[in-house]
Amino acid sequence: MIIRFGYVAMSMMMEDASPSKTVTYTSYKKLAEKDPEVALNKVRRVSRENLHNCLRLLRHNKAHGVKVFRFSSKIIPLATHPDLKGWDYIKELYPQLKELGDFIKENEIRVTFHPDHFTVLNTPDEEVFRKSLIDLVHHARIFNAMKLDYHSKLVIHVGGGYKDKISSLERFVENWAKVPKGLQHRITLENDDKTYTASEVLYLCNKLQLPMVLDIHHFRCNHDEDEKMAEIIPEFINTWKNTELPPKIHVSSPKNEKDLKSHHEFIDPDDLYPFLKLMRKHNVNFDVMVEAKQKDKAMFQLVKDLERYPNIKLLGDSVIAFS
DNA sequence: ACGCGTCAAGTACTC
DNA sequence: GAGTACTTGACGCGT
Repeated sequence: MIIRFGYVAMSMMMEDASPSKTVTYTSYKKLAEKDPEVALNKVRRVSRENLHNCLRLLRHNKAHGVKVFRFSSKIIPLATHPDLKGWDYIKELYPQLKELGDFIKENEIRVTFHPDHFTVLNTPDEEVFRKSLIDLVHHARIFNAMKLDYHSKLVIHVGGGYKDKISSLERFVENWAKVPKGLQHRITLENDDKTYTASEVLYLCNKLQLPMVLDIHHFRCNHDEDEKMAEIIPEFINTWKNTELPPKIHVSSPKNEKDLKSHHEFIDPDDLYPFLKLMRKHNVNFDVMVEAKQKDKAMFQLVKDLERYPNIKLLGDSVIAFS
């Protein structure tokens, strides 16, 4: 069983390599009042810097054999803001996006986006739904410009509970029909830490034929009494069977005893190892996205720590074999 | 150079 | 209905 590890968006090992520098709307507006072109030029400059830093991060990944990576959703500041409508950032930034895509394909890196919590497909509010689609299209267009196919996914949550999870799950199904096909093929659903459990996400994934990202930390924070990880696993694996992609999980450790939901700096290997043992029964390769404040440092540390555990062999800085 | 309040977006919760 | 917390890296103003 081969397990590959990845990290989220930025490196704690590289200096001045942020891929998520931004221009606040407030400061954009202030500049735009004087000269709209100056304001947009600032957004352009920051975007180019972010993309450049993404390439540096990918090279860093290559040097360490990292095959799993999540892009920051903030690489192009204010991209979907109404005031910047008409700015064709895809066209302008195409050379850089293409270069990133080429690098990703050349080195066979699995990349994702995780659009943030303003993207809510099960909302009853048409306007919120409309804006959610705009945000998803934005992310998908970046992958399209990179010439990355449906193997590059957008990971999202189900959305709000609205005091009635049953009908809100059904509203997800109804709204799903209004999501363009080109987007549908990009989307995977993840269980969250306070509303939708792994079983509920599985219900949607099975019904709509989408792959599921299993967050084992969220599972711990938020699961029903009768929900057992051992029973979730085969179903979760099954959602990936037609995708040609290894199943993917997210792992993190709680910040402290009082604050279980927030992420710790590093990962306690004991938060992952029992899961690895459960996965062994199914003998399937899979990917692990490490979600920790120390990002890549935490990921490399976790891999090193796992070496001391039984049946684990390191195949690199970020890949292990478990027998 | 440093610290601290603030940030476009949604939802949940309190009062 | 209004206000605040959630979560997060980074902005940006004041010192």
